[in-house]
Amino acid sequence: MNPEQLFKCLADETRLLSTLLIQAEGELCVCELMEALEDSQPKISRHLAQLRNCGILTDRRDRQWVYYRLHPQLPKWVTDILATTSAAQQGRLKPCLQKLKTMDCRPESCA
Amino acid sequence: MNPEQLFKCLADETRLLSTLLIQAEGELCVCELMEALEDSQPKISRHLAQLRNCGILTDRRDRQWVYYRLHPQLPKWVTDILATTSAAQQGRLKPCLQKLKTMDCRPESCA
DNA sequence: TTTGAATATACGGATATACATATATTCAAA
DNA sequence: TTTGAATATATGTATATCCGTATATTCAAA
Repeated sequence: MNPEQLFKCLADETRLLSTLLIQAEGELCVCELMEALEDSQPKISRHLAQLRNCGILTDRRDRQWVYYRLHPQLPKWVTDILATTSAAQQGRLKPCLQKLKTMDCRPESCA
Repeated sequence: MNPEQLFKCLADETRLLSTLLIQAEGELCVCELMEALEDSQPKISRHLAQLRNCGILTDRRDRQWVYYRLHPQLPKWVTDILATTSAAQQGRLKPCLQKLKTMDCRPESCA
């Protein structure tokens, strides 16, 4: 992973916010991100696939849900950049995280 | 300046290395970057213009040379990201800086 | 005021990217 | 074993990006 690759991934709003929300929450599935970002399922899924292919995220399937989390072996400079970016974007992240909290039925809590 | 804009700027090799070299050297003109990156004049100039338009760089003209430097009012999260990236890319920057040092005739030193 | 060096920009073509829509896949419950 | 929910992928289209080439601009020296 070189900086150009990382920055290309983070240069798109959907991918940036998905990454930062996942970083904040530890793990999120596609339907949670659809809710948090108010975006379509194919759009979210496509961008998550790209983040996984670049090595930024990994996924695991649990029943019918696929959970995405940060790749556990990210280099420190990558996690540092994510942390710095997250701190600078708290204002944009907060309402998204709020939407997660008020979701009718999140997979983990009501499956 | 939001992170998507910054990351889009840094997602291109020419713009990334130009920015990091300018950060390392304080100030560089187009012809120095042409030498350091072994790239054409229009290519360097075009990418520097984009970095200036995004607010990452500013320029000043001195005689026939135009010098670019980091914009003096960059937010801290931006300079933090540049510093982190630079530290992670020392291996790629070193040979470029070396080419600068061995340039026949750098504007500042032989005008 | 002409010439040349340094830089900027315009233009056209090739490639990449993002999106909406439609369809496929995977899984669990009925 | 059919159905529906969650997710993934394929396809076509529109737009953005990047590059090389050519040309314009700016400045200083002759």
